[in-house]
Amino acid sequence: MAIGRAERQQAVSDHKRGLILEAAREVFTAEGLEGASLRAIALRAGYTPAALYFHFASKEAIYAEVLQGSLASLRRHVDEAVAGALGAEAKLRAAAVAFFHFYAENPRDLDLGFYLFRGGMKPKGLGRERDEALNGFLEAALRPIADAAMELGAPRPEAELLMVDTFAHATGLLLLLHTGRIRMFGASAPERMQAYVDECIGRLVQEQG
Amino acid sequence: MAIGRAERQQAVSDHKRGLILEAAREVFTAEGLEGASLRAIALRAGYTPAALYFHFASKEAIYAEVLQGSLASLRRHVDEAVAGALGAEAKLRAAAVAFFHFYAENPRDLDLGFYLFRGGMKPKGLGRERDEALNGFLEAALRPIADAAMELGAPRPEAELLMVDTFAHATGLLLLLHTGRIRMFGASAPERMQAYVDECIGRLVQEQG
Amino acid sequence: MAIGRAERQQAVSDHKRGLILEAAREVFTAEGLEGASLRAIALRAGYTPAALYFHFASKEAIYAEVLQGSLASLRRHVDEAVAGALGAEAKLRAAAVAFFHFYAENPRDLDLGFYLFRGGMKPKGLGRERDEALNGFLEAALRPIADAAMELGAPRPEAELLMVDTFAHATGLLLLLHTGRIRMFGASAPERMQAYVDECIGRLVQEQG
Amino acid sequence: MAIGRAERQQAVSDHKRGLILEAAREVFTAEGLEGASLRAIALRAGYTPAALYFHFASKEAIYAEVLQGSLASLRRHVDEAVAGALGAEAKLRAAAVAFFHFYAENPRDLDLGFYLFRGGMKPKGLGRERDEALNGFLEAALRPIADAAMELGAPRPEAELLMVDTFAHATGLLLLLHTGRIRMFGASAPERMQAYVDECIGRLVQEQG
DNA sequence: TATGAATGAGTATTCATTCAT
DNA sequence: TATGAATGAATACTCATTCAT
Repeated sequence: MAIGRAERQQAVSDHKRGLILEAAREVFTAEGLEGASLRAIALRAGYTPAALYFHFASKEAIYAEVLQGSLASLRRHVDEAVAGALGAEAKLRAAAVAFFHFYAENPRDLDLGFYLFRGGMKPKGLGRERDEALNGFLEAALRPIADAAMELGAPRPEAELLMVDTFAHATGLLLLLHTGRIRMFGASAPERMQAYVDECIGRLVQEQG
Repeated sequence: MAIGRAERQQAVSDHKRGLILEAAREVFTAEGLEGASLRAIALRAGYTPAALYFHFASKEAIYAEVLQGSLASLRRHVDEAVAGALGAEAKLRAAAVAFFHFYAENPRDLDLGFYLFRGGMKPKGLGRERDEALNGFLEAALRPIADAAMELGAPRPEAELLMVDTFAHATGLLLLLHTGRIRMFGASAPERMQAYVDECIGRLVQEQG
Repeated sequence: MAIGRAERQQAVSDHKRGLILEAAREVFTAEGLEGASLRAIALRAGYTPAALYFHFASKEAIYAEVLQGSLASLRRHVDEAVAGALGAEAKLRAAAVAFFHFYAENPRDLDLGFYLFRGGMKPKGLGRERDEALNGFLEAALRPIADAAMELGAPRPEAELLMVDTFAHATGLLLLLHTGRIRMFGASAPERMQAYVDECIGRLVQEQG
Repeated sequence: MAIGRAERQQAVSDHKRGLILEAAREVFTAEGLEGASLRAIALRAGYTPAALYFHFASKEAIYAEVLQGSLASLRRHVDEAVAGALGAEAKLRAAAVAFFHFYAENPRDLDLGFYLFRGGMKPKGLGRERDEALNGFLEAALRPIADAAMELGAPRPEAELLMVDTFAHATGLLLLLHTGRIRMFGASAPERMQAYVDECIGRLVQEQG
């Protein structure tokens, strides 16, 4: 079945966008967020800086799309972990640990998230629409935690709080991990995460049992 | 009693330093850490950029002093809270909540701390000496938590882990708070902090009792 | 015959480069080498400083090209003089005098060369490649002296020493000339150069004869 | 015999000037001419930059005095060499070689001389008076060459030209030496200087003999 | 005589962005 | 769609010098 010219052009255009985003990811990973200039991204993508403006409105827009990809990856990572787990307890554990693990292994993705959700961004942030989309991705990545908690018998509000708490705890540990602060106290981030999850599950089971 | 010329000059000099640091704080607050330029700080302080170099060796030195002041405030805040609490349990609660509260009320101080602890700084940070001093301040602000836990009967290693966990949890919640993420989930950061501390204390008491 | 777009663009680009280099020459001439700032060059060329970075990688790169042009001129000057001379003796005389004459007439070109050959340049100079190229130009400009000496019967090693000696003598005289020191002693630089060359030729002829 | 207050003050002042000049020399030697800032000189001398302005009118004035000292050293060096030589021929040789040797061993002194006698200096140079003084020193350092030539029988005008020629030749060789250019041609500066002097003496002796 | 404080002009280079082609 | 060229604002920092004290 033949495709029209418009579709073909669209496909080509999408492909190019993808290549630029990939280049951006690489630059972020290699140089960190501060060191990632538009120029560097363009160069790595085989373009002139000016050319990127045909594909993205601004440097910040590129950041935003890279973040979107990052969050999509996170979500996939969590979903796969949950899918491979048997039983509600295992699922909760898997989801929480997968979330932690993703950022523990990919420090730059953590940077990305911080930078964008903070004031790092231009005046008005990313625009409402994109902001909501990003929030959706993030929530979707965390949702399995609440789901599993409900499966374990927690009422919805409590399950959601547990989700938020786990998010917070993981985030805090990740920060301590990536800044070397946790080493300073002689602790291990993954162990602390495990312990926290055990705590939560123990509490849940006890409450419901 | 009259004071000598040297003392007076020293006092004047210190005062000016203080004004510059205050200006720096303001600029950091207004523009964010990345956007804070020496020029901006100088301008706000009513100086030429070059003039700052008489009072501080570099931009990083200014930052270091501002951060040091912030951490000193934090520590004071925690110490005062602990001093006003009766009983080990109350002390633990007071210390943890005071830590959280300080940064909840002063979001920019959180920024200040992050920036140092991330790679934002020049290769080797601010120099070993200052770095260690800053770490010392931070640890001192957290230490009361471990102390109280030990008073409640926890062995030292466990007490230190509790301190780290509390630090992480508070940090995570603060991040969620300041990035608006916690609102998105319909939760309240102070409440979650309270709940976490209750949890910890409950566990401790049960274990020891 | 029509020329392509690419060629035309290249030609335009080359022309602009040339204008910038010309401006740079002028600034070097007017302000001296030390005082020549990128800003000044850009201004004289009718550009913003940043614009120069599109055409040249750095200030040193500009300097390198200006110097290269200078040495190329020198070489051309010498070659033409030699080409117009009949007989080995005349050639030697022509080459030596042309070398001297070029720098006597273009004092700033002498500056240009000195600056490179002193420590004025960044640690490693202009990069090995360019450095060798420049040395090549210089040697090529002096080579005709040795060649002529050999034609007059001098063995190669002796001819090369004569070349070096002539280079040194000319350089010394030029320095005295441009610093006004020679006037102080009531002598004339061109005359001294002539006399030196006569001396050399006399010696050579006597030896071989 | 008691000295007056004025004399004592003068002596103290002179001593301080001397210390500053010594510091300046050291900085020049260590950092080169470009790297020698007033600040650096003041620091090494144990003063504040501002303090130097009580002893010298400007940075350039310091340069000038250091140069004066350098030329005085040169003269002393040459005089001593000549004083130790027996016979006119030996004296000529000694004077020429001593001149060369002084600058071969003290490259920074050569820098100093160049910088000051060129346009490196502020608009109007050093002022007539100082300029003449410096010229006097230089001439005095070279004079023994002419004197010896006259002792060998050369008429004064010829002797003076020989002095100038030797000055030029030495200067040229020194430049080639300190810029590494002479190595590029596989020659040795001291050897070439010796050869040049031999040449001159040979010629003189032959003419007069 | 000396200092501490301050200035204003200066440095090369980088950045995201724009626009004619 | 892409480029080459250009901009203007920004960066931290250094310099010689001045001046009140």
